[in-house]
Amino acid sequence: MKRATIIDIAKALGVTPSTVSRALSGSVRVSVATRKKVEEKAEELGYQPNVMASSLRRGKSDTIGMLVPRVNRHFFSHVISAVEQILNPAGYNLLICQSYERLYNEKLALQALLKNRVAGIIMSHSMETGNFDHIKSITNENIPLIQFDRASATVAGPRIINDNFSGAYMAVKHLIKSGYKRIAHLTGALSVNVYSERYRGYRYALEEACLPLLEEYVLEEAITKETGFERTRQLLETTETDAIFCAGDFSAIGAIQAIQSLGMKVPDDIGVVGFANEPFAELLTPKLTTVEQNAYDVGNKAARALIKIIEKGSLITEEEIIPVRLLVRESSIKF
Amino acid sequence: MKRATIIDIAKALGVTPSTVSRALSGSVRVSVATRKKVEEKAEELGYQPNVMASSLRRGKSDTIGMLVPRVNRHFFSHVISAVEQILNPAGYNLLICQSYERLYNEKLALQALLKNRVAGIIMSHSMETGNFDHIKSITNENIPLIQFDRASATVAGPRIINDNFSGAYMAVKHLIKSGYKRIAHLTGALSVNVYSERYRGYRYALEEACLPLLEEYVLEEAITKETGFERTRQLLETTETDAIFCAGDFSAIGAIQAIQSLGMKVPDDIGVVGFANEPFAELLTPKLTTVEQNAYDVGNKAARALIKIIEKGSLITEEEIIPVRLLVRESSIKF
DNA sequence: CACAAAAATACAAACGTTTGCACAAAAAAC
DNA sequence: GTTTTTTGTGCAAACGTTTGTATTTTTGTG
Repeated sequence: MKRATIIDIAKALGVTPSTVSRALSGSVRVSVATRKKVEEKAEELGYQPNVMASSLRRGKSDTIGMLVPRVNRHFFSHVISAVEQILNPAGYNLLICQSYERLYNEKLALQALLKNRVAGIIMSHSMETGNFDHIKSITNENIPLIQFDRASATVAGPRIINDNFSGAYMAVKHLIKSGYKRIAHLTGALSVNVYSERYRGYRYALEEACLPLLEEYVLEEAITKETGFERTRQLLETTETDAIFCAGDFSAIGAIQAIQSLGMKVPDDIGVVGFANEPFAELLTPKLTTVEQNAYDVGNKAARALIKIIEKGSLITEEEIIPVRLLVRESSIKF
Repeated sequence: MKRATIIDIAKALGVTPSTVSRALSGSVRVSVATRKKVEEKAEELGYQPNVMASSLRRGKSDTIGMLVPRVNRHFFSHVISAVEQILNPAGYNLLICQSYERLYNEKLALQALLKNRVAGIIMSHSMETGNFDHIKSITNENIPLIQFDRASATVAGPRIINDNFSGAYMAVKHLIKSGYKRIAHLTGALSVNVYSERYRGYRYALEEACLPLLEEYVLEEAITKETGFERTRQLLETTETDAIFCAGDFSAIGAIQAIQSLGMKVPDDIGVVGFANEPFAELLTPKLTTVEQNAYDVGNKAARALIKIIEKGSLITEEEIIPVRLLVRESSIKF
C-alpha cells in the first residue's frame, strides 16, 4: 500500500510522467482535457507530491530554517508566529531549531539547516555568540540569511532589530522627568547588541539631563528574576539609587520584589521601568512601566525580507529598525 | 561554486560514491584507511550530506511534523521546546505548523506535513476540531501520530494528556474546603476534551460534597480575559456566586478584575481558581491559585513515544495521563 | 604456491520529480 | 495541397543518495 506517485497517475491514464508533472504544475504546454483528467486521477488516488524528489530535482527546497535561542520565550514565540503567518501562505514551511543560548548548539543547528538545504534562514543569536565566523558557512553556500533582534553588523544581509536605543532612552528620560535622579541600570551581557544598545540609550538620557554616569549603578548579568532580585538588594544596600531601569521585565520583577522586601515602595521610594512588555507587566502591582517591542512586526518584516531575497534576488535594506513604544504605567510615577 | 557531494569526494579519492557513502555512514564493509581518507576529504570540501537525496532514496525522512494551535502560547511553546530537546539529539528535525485554532488550517497543515513525508506527527487539535476524519489521511499513510493535550480517542495512537479531571476536581474540592459553597465555572467549548474533562471534575467535586449543580453557574465561551470579565459581571449580577473555578488563567484574570470592579474582594468575598499556571499567575494580586500543567513532561513523553513507534515499531500505551498539581495561593483562601 | 575464504570495493539500479529536446499531430498560412 | 507554425506529448537524463549484487583484492590455510 504505497503512496501514489505521478507515475501511478501516468500509468492509469496512459500518458507519461512528464505530462502529469506538467499538468499538475500548471504548465501551459498541456491540454485542458488531460489536465482535468490528471487532476481527477490525482484526487482519486490521494496523490501528494513528494517534496523531497521535487526539491532534489529542482536543487532547492521550500523549507525555511528558523533558529532562535528558545521558542518558549514570549518575544521569540511571537516572532515565530508572525514569520509562519507570512511564510506559510507563500508556500514555505518552517524548520525550527533552538540554541538554548549556547554557541555550540547554534553551530549544530546551522549545520542541520544546511543539511536540509533550507531555502533561507531567519535567526537570532545566542547570548554566547560573540564571534560570527560560523555564519560564514551559511553565506558561503549562498543561503539567504536574515538576522533579527540579536544581530551583528559583521554578518552580511538584512537585520531586523528593535529600536533598543530609543526604547531605553525614552524609558530613562521618562524616569528623569518623573523626578528620579539616581537611576541604576540592570542589564545582560553587554557583548550582545540588544543590551549594549539599551545601555547606550540609558547613558544618552543621563548625559542629556546632565546627570552623572556612575559605574556602580550599572550591573551586568541581571536579566532573570533571581539575579534582578539579588543585584537590586545589593544596589539598595550600597548606594542611594532612587530608580532602576531594567533591560528586561523579568529582572524588573526581581527588582520590585527586592525593593518591597526591604520595606520600600514602588514607585514612591524607587521607580522601576522594564523592557519587553511581557504579558505579566500590566498585571503586576504596581503595574510595570515598560518598553513594548513589536514582535509581530519583527517577524513580519523578517519573513518578507527573506521571501524578497529568495524570489527576487538580493535586496537593498541592510538594517531595519522596528520602533518600540514606552508604556507608562504605575511603577515609574511618583505621586 | 556548487556544494560538494559524495561524488566529488569519490572522484578526488579515486573510489566510487558507494564506498564514500558506506564510509560516511559507518558501514563495516569499508577499510579503516579509506574511511579516514574519506572523512578527511569530506571535511576539506566542507561536505554536508543532502538529506533530500538521502530521504528520497531511503523512503523516509528524519523530519517530525508538529502541529499546534499557536506557538505563542505558554503551554504549547513549552511543549515544543521539550519535544525539540528530545528529538534533536536523536537526529530529528522539527517542522512546525500552526492551526490558529481553525479546522481549515489544521487540514492544510496536515497536507503540508504529508507532502514533506515527515517521519511522524505530534499534534494538538484546534478548538474547532470536532470531527476527526481528516486525520485518516495520516493514519492511512501509516505515519505515526501522537496527540497531546487536545486529543480524541476516536483517533488511533498514543495520547499524552494532562489530568484535567483531577486538576479540576482538586481545584473545586479545595474551594469547597475553603468554605465556598456556590461555585461557578467559566469554561471553553465543551466539545473540546480538555474543557469537558475539567467540567467533569468540577461536577464530581460538587456531587461529592453534596452541593447542587446549577445550570446558571456554568458558563461556556469564557476563556479570554475579556470574556472572563463579561461573564463574571453577568454572573455576579444575576446569581449569588461566592467562588469561581475558571478553566484557564486568562479568564481568571478577567474574573478577578470583574469582581474588583464591582467593589468586591478576592478572596474574601469571592474565591477564584484558575487553570494552567501561566507565568503571571503568581504575580497577580492576589496571587492566583491555579492548576499547574507539566508542559515539559507532556512534550517529553510525546517525543519519546513517537521515537519508540518510529524506531521500534508500534507500541502499547494508548493514553498517558500526565499528573497536574494544584498550586494553592492567595485567591482562594478566605481569611 | 595454489586455493578458498574473507574483506574491500565497484557496478548499477532505484527513489520521484523536473525539464530540455525531440517529435508527432493538428491548425494555420500560403 | 503543400508548407509552416502551433500545440500537445514523449523520451531520457539528471538531482545525490543508498544498497543488493558482482567483482576484485587481500588474507589465511594447507
